[in-house]
Amino acid sequence: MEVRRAADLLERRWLLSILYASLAGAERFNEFLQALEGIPPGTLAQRLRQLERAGVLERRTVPASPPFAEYRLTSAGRELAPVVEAVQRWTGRRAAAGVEKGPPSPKRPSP
Amino acid sequence: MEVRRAADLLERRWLLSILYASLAGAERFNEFLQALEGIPPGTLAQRLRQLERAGVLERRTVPASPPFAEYRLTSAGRELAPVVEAVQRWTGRRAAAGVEKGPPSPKRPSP
DNA sequence: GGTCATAGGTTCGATCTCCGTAGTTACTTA
DNA sequence: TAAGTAACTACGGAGATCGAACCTATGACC
Repeated sequence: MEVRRAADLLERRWLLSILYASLAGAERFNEFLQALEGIPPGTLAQRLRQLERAGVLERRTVPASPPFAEYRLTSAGRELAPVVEAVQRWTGRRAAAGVEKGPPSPKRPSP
Repeated sequence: MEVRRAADLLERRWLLSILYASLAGAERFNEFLQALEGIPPGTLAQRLRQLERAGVLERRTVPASPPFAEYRLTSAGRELAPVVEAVQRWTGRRAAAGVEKGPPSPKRPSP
């Protein structure tokens, strides 16, 4: 069951959104912070570090004034695009099918 | 950013493995328990309920002796197959590329 | 020299989630 | 009566995530 090797990385809050934002062009800490409305900065910092350690993102400091950090996808990171796209297609199809929030409570009879 | 609609469901521990097991044919509580070596039963029960509420799995009690429960993918659930497969392909490619556990610590110079 | 603004974080306590182990209920078979 | 099977639930503790505030460094402005 090979998916389990990805669990520690992917099964974490905000991770899909971070990948999506990154694939969509976000590169700087504050860009992620805005794109992911609501993420606590501590969590974002932790995720970016985890993705960096996993070889998905690459961090570099740009020596401008003031200097800033840039997070870019590595080739391994870009290979995650199909995952994100598959999730997008799924949610897209569900939204189209009218599943918004509360699914009509699939009653389960008590034994 | 449509992926966020899937976050509450997918960004949870064991979820990818549960989907994988289900796509691979697991149907009963104890089958999942064995396929997902190490999952606490409480967590499994919670996930199965979440997936049921999300309309991904369908639970029915089979009136045998003793009666047992059966969890099967709905059509919406089967449409998650591309997600699981994309993750599988990614981990497969990484394993082939030799990324096993500890990536060689991408040194980050202190400012 | 003092104050702002910008960028990229860190720190802290509270809360939520997850873990490991044990126990429960209902039925059946020996 | 005892043991087995199936599907869970209960519980205390560990770990992950949260919101809000704070910190450091640089340069621009006054």
